Amino acid sequence: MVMNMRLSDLITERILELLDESEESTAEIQRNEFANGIGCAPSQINYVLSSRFTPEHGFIIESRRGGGGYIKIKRVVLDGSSAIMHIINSIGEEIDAMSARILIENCYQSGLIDKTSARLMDSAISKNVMHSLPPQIRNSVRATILKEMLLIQL
Amino acid sequence: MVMNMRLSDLITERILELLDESEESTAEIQRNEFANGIGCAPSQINYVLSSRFTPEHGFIIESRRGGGGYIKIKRVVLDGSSAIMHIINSIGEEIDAMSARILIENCYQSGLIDKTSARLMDSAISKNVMHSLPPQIRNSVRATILKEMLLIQL
DNA sequence: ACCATTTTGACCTTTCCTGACCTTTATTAT
DNA sequence: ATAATAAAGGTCAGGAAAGGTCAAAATGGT
Repeated sequence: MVMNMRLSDLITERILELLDESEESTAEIQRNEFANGIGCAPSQINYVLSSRFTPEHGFIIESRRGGGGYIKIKRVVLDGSSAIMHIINSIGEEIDAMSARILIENCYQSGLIDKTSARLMDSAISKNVMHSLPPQIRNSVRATILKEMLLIQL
Repeated sequence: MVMNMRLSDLITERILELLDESEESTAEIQRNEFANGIGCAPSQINYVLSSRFTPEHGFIIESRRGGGGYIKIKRVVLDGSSAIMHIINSIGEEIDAMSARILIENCYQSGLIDKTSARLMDSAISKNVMHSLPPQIRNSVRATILKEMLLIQL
């Protein structure tokens, strides 16, 4: 238990503690100081954040460089059974143009997203945009864009 | 309250206060006096102005040297379609990540787009998406996506 | 032994802040 | 009027203080 506690686990634990203590479910840290308190390389913090505090895991990261910089970790309440989450999961690694259009339309019709959002999604994956990409990666880029855009609707 | 308040933040705050107090959305300061009141080097004021009160951020600066000199900061309120058209034109064929972020933020701050739209735009050109593209075409794809998304807000 | 995860370190980019020096404008002395 | 001086604001280079990235080495599980 304590024996195979990796650094990553410790870091994760500390961050979760901070989040639990916080009224607003927000932890703000200074990377170097935090890493120092734990005794690890600063970049290790980035590793943990990018592997365990992703939007898919229900967190939003915001940071700033330079003097007085910081890293903010926000926990967003996400309902694992929410419709949007299901849809995101159903997209997978690739999606073709037609399926995407239908998916967006369905989201709109079922009231999951409003009209403006639907139109924005359409334009983000419009022909104009896709045309500027190598054909081989279109389906995967479309999937990535769509998933990113759906994520914030949670 | 706020733990690590940078000088830049303090200066920004003071200027915004002045702008809010003003009927004309115009703040007029004297650089040395203002810097003195805050306790920083006078040139720090220029730094803040040129990094946070640019036209891209929605402000216009006007100043005069010599005896009785001053610096005037005006907040410009963009209006409607023509503003968006202007912004679209200003994007051109390519745009880097930071300029894009600032542009979106400015559109939101000036009321041209709502918060959800701003967040959707951010996610459509997020790191996750850009990372799935060949580096050489990122700036142009970002420009295309952004312009497409802005177009529908007309 | 192999594969995925973890961990580190070297190097990069962004942001902040100051101080020395420069330019412009107004005022004052001759 | 003109020249000198004072009173602003402007610029720029440099250093310091953050956080970001990436690839290679270490580790751990099966």
